[in-house]
Amino acid sequence: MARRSDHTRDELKDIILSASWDIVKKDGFAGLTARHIAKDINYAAGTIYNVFPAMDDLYLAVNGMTLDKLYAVLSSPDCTAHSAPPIQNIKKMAHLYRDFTKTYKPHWLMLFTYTLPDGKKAPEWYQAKVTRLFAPLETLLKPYYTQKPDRHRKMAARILWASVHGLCFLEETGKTPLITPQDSLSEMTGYLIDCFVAGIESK
Amino acid sequence: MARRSDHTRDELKDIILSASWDIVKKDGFAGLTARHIAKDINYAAGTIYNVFPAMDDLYLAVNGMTLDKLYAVLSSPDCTAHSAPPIQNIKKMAHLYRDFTKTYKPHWLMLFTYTLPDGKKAPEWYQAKVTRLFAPLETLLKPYYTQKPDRHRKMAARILWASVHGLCFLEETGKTPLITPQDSLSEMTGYLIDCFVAGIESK
DNA sequence: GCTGTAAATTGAACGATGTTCAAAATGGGG
DNA sequence: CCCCATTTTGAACATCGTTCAATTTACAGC
Repeated sequence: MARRSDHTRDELKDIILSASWDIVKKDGFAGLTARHIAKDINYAAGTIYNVFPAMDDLYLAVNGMTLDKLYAVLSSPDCTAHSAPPIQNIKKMAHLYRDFTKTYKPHWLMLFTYTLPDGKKAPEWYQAKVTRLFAPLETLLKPYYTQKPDRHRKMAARILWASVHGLCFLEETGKTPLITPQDSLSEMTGYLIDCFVAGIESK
Repeated sequence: MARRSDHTRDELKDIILSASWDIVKKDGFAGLTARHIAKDINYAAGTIYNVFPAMDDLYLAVNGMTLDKLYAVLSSPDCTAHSAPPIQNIKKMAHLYRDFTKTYKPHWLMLFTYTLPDGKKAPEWYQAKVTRLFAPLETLLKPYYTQKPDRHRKMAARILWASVHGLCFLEETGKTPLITPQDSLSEMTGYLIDCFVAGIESK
């Protein structure tokens, strides 16, 4: 039996989340059960409910970790170089997103396969993490919107983001290859960005 | 107890699927359980396993129904009018997709929240239903690709499809409004299509 | 150092879930 | 009419999220 003072409540929370992260990596979202976590961290299942009132809260917390990791990737200097042309940075960002979906596939999938029960809304902190994801792309789009309304730039960021995501999601879960060659995805995101950006400039 | 000759095996399959459809509509994917179906159709739970070897097969079958309904919508003459300019038909198709996600929200969500276990591949008939969805949009794009490679047209269809889907998906499950006004989604899909098509023409 | 109290931890229990399968019910052919 | 292949059943099994009384633990006060 685990001792009461083995870990503080915050430490315990970290331990639970860390174990959860590893379980999702190995067995996917389906393998993330209270009893499985408890066994890995040498506690009883009930203890988890002292830290997370329900498993749904834990799921959201794990998704929060994934969103943080994704934000860190999209904020990387790799795709915010001022020397490079903007469109190149945008393509780089799309590539980083695609890489993320492959490197953290189970965690990335869990972001979307877990949905809140019935009519529940996501907590404030979670929504903030989602919204934050658009910021890096909004910045990259600035050069194209010096003479255009800011609202259009925000829209463009969300559109591009959703498009790249949609392509990756269909590739991973559409249960069918999008087009014959294996890595046609980078070709498609490239084509998407080329056309969309050219469309912005021509309007 | 249900009589052995109440329904043929095929009838029973239809009855199970029909009941499943209604359950998903009312309680979402989470409510779709073998015992719930059994109660609604006045059979024992075990009977379902005579028709579907596992619940996963039933889930796929329900998703198949949803894909069929979606295909029927996207094939509607509403967005294939030869008199209208192509871009207007494309916007109409995007609008029809968006309508579908609202009208059949639980079924549409189930398409993506249910993922096959571990490394299993979707059956052939399912993949065919997915691929078929791109065809109507490929047709609408023909006017823009009379002088360009067919491969690009296929890519453009998948890109546009994934983009519109990505926007709808983020709107429904992103757990945060994309942009302040309520129905900014049609504005965003419009902007997406305008820019993307303009980009195609300018290249 | 002892004790009492508040907090942390446990593990059994409850109602679900998907799934299996022996037993029962059924109905058409000999 | 009865036999037997088919269909249907419902109890059983392992597992799930969740609850909660009982136990164990750590520490404050004497």
